[in-house]
This record gives sequence, C-alpha cells and structure tokens, in this order.
Amino acid sequence: MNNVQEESRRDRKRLQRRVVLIEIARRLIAANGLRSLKVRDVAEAAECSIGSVYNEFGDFDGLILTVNRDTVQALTDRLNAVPADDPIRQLHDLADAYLGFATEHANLLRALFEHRMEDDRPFPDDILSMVMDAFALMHAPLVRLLPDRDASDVALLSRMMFSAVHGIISLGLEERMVAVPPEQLRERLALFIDTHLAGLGLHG
Amino acid sequence: MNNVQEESRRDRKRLQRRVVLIEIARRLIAANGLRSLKVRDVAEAAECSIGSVYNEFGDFDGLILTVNRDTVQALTDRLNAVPADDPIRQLHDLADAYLGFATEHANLLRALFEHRMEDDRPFPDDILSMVMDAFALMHAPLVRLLPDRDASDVALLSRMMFSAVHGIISLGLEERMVAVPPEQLRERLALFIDTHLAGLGLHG
DNA sequence: GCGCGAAAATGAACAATGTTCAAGAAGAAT
DNA sequence: ATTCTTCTTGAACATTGTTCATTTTCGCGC
Repeated sequence: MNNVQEESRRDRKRLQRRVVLIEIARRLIAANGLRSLKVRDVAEAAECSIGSVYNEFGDFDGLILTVNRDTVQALTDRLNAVPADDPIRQLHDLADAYLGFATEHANLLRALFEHRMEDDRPFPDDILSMVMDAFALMHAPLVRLLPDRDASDVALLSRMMFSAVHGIISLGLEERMVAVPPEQLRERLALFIDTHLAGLGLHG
Repeated sequence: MNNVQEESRRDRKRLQRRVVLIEIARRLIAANGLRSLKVRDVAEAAECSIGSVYNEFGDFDGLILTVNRDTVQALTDRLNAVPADDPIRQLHDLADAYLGFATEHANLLRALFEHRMEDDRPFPDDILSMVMDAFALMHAPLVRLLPDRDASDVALLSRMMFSAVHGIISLGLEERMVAVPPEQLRERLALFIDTHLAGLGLHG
C-alpha cells in the first residue's frame, strides 16, 4: 500500500471514531441532559478507552463544545431553510422553526446555552459567532419591512426580537417553570410577533 | 437555666449557623458562579465540618435551593417595590427592576435558572411557584390597560411579556453571547415595551 | 516480511468533590 | 450525676474528570 492510502486509512479510522464519539455524546445529552454526560459512559459506548476521548478532544469541554457546535449548525440550517419571499411570513417561520428545534432538541439547546467552561477559560469565539449569526437571522426580513430605519437600529431590533422569542420559548418549554404552556406556544408566538410588528407600524 | 431557654439557645445557635452557611454560599455563587461552589469551601469558610452542612441542608442541592429561594424572594421584593400608580410606567419599571437585579446579581439569577437537580429529582414546588408569581407581576398593570380582554388571555400575555424581557436581559448580560449590548439594554427594553404596547393599541 | 521509530491507545493511578456514617461531644431531662 | 437524645466531626467512600507511563499499532525504508 502506498503512502496516500496508508495515511488516509489511519485518518479515516480516526475520523470515524471521532464521529462515533460525537454521536454518542449527542445522544446521551439529548436523552438525559448535559449534566449526566460522563466520560466513562461515552468511552464505554464507543468501545474505546477513556484516554482516547482525551486524545481526540483534549478534555471533556472539548467534546461538549464539539456537540454544541453541531447543535448551532443544525439550528442555523433549520432557520436558513425558512423561505424568504414574504418578510412577515419569514419572521413567523423563524420563530416557528426555533420553537420546533427547541421542542425536538430541548436538551441539546440547553447544553448550548447553559454550558460553562471549566475554570474560567474563554468561550470559543467560533461558537459565539455562530450563535450571534443565528440570532441575526431576523435582520434581513426586518430590513425589508423597515427600509427607512437606521441600519444599526434594525440590527439591534432583530437581535432583541430573537432574544425575546428565545426567552418565551426556553421558559415555555422548561418543564418546571412553565411561563407559557407548550401547547399554546405556537399560536402565542405568532401573536407576539404580530403584536410587535403592529407596534412597529406594520400589518401582518 | 430552664427548658425554654435551653431549647432556644440550641435553636439560636443552629439558626445562626444556618444563616452563616447560606450567606457564605450566596457570596461564593455571586462571586464565582454556581459551578465553582464546593461543599468544602463553604464548610471551611463557616469554620464547621462538612457533615454539618449536610445536617442542615440534607444535601448540596438543599443548600443551593435555599440560596435560590432567597434569590427569588429578593427579586420579588424588588419587583414589588415598583409603584403601581401608572400601569404603563409600572411595566417599564418592572423591566427596569428586573434588569437592575440581573445586573447586580447576575450569577445568583443564573444559578436560579440554570440549576438542575441531582439525578432526576423533581424541582421544588415552592420555588417554582415563587418564580411563576414573579413572572406574573406584569399581570396587574396589563389588566388595567386592557380591561376588555379575556382574563386568561391577559394572564398569558403578561407571562409572555415577562419571558420576553427575561430573554432579552439574560442574553444581553451574558458576557459571551451579547445579543443586545448591556449599555443600551435599558433604553432598548423601554423601546421594546413601548413597541409592544403600541401593538396592543396603547400609547405610552 | 522485518525492524525501527513515530503515533496512538490503553487503563491504572491521581485529584477533586459530593456523600455517608460510626464514633465522640454536647446538651437536655430526670 | 446519670442517662438518653441530638448534634458534630472527619475519616472513608463513590463518582468522575484528568494524567501519563506503558503497550500496541502503524507507516515506512530495507
């Protein structure tokens, strides 16, 4: 076997295990929450040693952050799949997509927002950017709806609107502190956006 | 010394230590976040044994929950101190009070919302009720502003509005994912509420 | 194939931390 | 003073993230 094949075989194996580890970690977080994720459980499920997890991700945070990175990406993909033809419709769909994702992946989304780094290491910039970008996705439709407003003003408005939606959803889906009952969340969110748009002088 | 004094002396001592333990735990959480709170640190700072912490609070969750209980109470007190003469003003002040509390006690408030029980024990009902009650404090002013609306409708609306404010603030104050810059948070929140009220057909 | 050196895998050992509990100390009751 | 109850203590334990010396694997030149 030549160099290229040899090299790629090793890399393939390594990459495959990496994927397996991530998938297992994600499944465990999704099933039982970030808090009950243990290195040993992941290693055992992947049929490898504890040390291998460390070789691949550096430390436990590394694994969690990788899962979180995937979570933001999946969320972003879902939000980006919202059609952009009608801006008002788009805003509704964005909120709805967020609600859908939060419903289906509650523990994964919580892991993203609630995870704190070990010690006081800084939060990775790339994940931060990805989240910020996701939260900026209401910007485009709002620019179309408010063409005369100051650009930075709309930028702030869009992030604020998304933060509000996030707050309503995350508290509404929290089993314990039900601020808004889950079964009414969908229509309530739509109403919320309509009300806010009306307050901005727009009609849905 | 008679029975009553003996009894109360013991109780006083016990109560005093309880207060000390709570105060230390609160200070540690406020300073470094819930994650870095350790039983041994609390015990050492209180100059008692680890076991005494367990005698007093049952387990570590017990101590945390007690601090969280105090946090909700302090938050509620602050929200209740908002004058109730003008309903629109009251809504603004409630948001502002929440922002103030979240700014001054960021780690304590995070501990309240992010703490997960050990294993899967249920979240204590009393704390849950207290949080729900706090989040219902926008109800009264909204009832005055919307006297013709259905009661349960306004109840939902008020919790949703508070959840939205919570989302904007908690993400805005998160050092890492700054959705809305802290220095603009105050005026932006006011604007947010005005916009929403306008959408409801009201004028600030 | 063979042997060598680099890279990776392993899991025992370690460190940090929540929890328990048997033994002792302190206090209440008589 | 004695006894019984209660509280306090901290050593020992269980769990879990982390390290690292050892072993295994693997690529590569011969």
